[in-house]
Amino acid sequence: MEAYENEYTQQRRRNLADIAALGFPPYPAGYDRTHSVSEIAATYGERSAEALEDEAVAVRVAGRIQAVNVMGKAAFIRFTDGAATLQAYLRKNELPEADWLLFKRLDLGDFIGVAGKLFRTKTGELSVHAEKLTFLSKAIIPPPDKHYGLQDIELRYRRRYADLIANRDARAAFVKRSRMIQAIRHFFDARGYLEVETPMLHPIASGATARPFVTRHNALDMPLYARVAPELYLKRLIVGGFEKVYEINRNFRNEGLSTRHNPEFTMLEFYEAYATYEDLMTLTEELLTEVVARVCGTETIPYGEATISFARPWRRLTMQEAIVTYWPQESRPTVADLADLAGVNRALERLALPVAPTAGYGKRLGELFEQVAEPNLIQPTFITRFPTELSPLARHADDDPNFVDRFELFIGGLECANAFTELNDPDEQRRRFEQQLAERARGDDEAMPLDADFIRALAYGMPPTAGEGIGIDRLAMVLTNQRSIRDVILFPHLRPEAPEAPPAPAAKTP
RNA sequence: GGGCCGUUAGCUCAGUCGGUAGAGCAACUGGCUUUUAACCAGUGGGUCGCAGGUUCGAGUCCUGCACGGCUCACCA
Repeated sequence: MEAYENEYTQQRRRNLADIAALGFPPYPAGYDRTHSVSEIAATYGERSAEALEDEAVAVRVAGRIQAVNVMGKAAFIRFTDGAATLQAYLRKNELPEADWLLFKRLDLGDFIGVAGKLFRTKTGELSVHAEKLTFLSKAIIPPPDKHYGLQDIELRYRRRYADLIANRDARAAFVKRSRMIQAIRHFFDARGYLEVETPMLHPIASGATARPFVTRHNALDMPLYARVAPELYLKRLIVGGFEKVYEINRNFRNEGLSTRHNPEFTMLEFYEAYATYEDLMTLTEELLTEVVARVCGTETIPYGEATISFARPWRRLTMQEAIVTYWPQESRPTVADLADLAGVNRALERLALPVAPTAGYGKRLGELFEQVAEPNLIQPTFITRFPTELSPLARHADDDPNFVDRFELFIGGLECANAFTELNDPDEQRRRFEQQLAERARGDDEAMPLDADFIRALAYGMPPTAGEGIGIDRLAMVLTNQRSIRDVILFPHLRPEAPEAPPAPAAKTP
């Protein structure tokens, strides 16, 4: 017996057996609908009672039963297609006898088909006057509470199906996420970008500084890594002559979970030949204002306690300016103070922030930025002028090789995008990889491995290019006003459920 | 991995000072032919996350474990 069996499931199984005994197939194939519930609501939702009576609209519609009101020899059944609801009105003396008996054996959560004519009740609600009921499927397990939904956060993630049945908000967030991705595709397609798919299994886990998931290819007898980033493959395509490409797909990083991190997450990456990171700031403003307008219908959206405005232009700060701006206490440093290692160390000391002794100027500046500024970047803000040490794939700034032409976009305190003018000098790229290898040798397991074929690709010649990655999940968090990434990922990663206790020795299965 | 918090009926939640386990919804029985979280009357339903300990007595106190949430660390 299944672990979920109890008095409720047993009662429902008896009802199912009774339904079959009445001659209704217990799990029939298909149902010939004339409309979905949503289509009926959209088409006839405003139609007057008189108009409905004149038209005598006959429909066949199906859905999951949400609520039942029985009044002796008449009843209302509220059912849903997931998006909209409709009620059926039943009278015992107007239905085939078997259909009324079927009705008596229905449970909340079951699927039914209803054939009848649309009308309005005396309280004005659009309804189907049922002439024929069809049994479509049984819910053996009762649905969550019909008023309070499914509140248990663990069950909402583990049994997303139950969450989606019970909680309209959950469903709405995922619909919004889907529309967001649709709007992104529309934006890039309209600009002549080519959507591509690059490998998810990589022989080398490069393109981002992150610990990979490792697997094994049996036939080739070699390790493979679930990709941490598609970057190096997409740039190979720029070398190959596609001038504008984008990919929306999963990345995998073998790191901690949090409200902002899931081991697999969805990334949009796009690359455009002849563009610079500054062009991409403009493009990102255009992209997100268009997406927000299409998905939310406004330029301003709520996020937690804040209200986020996507009105352009968005603020732009260098990393150093952001640290100065959000310095939390007395003795605020100046941008000039943060120009060298000694100044950054003084700032770290003032805030009593610990850093790894091996960290150089760039990592220390980045740490300072993360602690001081990042949580405060609620309105869309571009942070520019990243240290080269943190950016092994980005082109150095023309005025200072210690910095690169890079920005990150923060919204709601979340890092939502990362972009730079690409390093396309193969010799410089090799030196950058070798620096990373040296850091790895010093014990930094976050350093990025060298990809020799990628360097060879650059040697074939890559045009000046800029590229960007946008975290789809985090963007979905902002647009749906969710504070946890698990609320915008349908099946977020959780530990496995504890195995069920073994059955009692006396219990015999027939 | 650390800290704090949580786990009670199918679901949502109470449970006081350690003294017989509660409610609403759901379910079951009966009534009701236009209800709106329908209503009326009645009934059944518990491994209080798991395992120990303290105690005459543990849902309640203590310890360990599991799972989850928040957070820190790690990490974009």
